[in-house]
Amino acid sequence: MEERIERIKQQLYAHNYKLTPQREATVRVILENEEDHLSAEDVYLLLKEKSPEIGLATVYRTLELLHELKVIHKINFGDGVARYDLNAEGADRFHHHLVCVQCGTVDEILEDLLGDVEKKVEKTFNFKINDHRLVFHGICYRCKDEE
Amino acid sequence: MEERIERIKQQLYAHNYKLTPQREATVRVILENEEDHLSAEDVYLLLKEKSPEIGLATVYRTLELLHELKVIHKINFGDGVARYDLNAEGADRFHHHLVCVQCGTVDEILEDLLGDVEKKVEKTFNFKINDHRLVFHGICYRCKDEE
DNA sequence: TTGGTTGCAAACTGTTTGCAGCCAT
DNA sequence: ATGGCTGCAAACAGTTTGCAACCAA
Repeated sequence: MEERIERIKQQLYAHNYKLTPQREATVRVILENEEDHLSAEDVYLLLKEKSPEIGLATVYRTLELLHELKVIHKINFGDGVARYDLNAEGADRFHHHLVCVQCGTVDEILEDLLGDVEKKVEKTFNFKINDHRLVFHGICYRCKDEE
Repeated sequence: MEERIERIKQQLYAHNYKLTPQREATVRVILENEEDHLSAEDVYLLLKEKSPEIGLATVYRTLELLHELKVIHKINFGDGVARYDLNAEGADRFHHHLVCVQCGTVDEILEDLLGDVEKKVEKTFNFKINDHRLVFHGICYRCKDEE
């Protein structure tokens, strides 16, 4: 936890940004809810519990900043709300997601399944891939078992 | 063209909806711009050229309707705007996209590259896949060749 | 004459921006 | 005292909704 914050602090400083108390609080909320897919509003509400004076605009600005520095990824599951997701440290590709159309749960696939597919795409389409977004829609194991 | 409209008409009728002049005009705009990824606003502006009296709300309602009937797919490339895309007739999976981070062009991959990956995911995660979204971000062949 | 459909305007939601004040350097 | 950062409120963009009018069955 503390080491991860320290590392993010370095990334900020490397780009002449500071780790202000508001930014640190935001980062902590994201780290503490790593398995969730929080929207800016979600982060804001969680933050308010401990730092009631923080403004929503600051949250948006911080998330945008962290996104620019590639500390977090921005993803949209189709409900019109931007969500933010930490990627594994050192991973050069974003992980995949399983969205259950029944209960709405979003699970993660941390293993990269697209290595071969990307090779084929780069070759066939002469396209240099930087990153990808892969989301599966379907029925999760919980909902399946319930039936 | 006409056969495709006829088929969409059937799908509407099958669900007790009508193919009104506004709906037909909307469908035509989408068919005529099949290779593009139009937003509701884009469709609206194209429609206005030939049917100036149409309302934006009707366009939204029609697109939503076509989306429900799975005639068109809704996709968001990260700019916060919903875009609509026809899928190949008979295809049970949505096609893939290549988004150029330099010029913004969106190209399509019509071939389904995820057959094996899906099998693996269904087995490993006990997840019944209905559909997927796969987008690659990178540099397109046009921008690469320009350098 | 009933119920689906439409156009308009207003409402709503998520996000961005202008600005005055604040704080660390 | 300079420049980055913040909170607030207002602005903004995309989308949805309420409603009266319309029109085909």
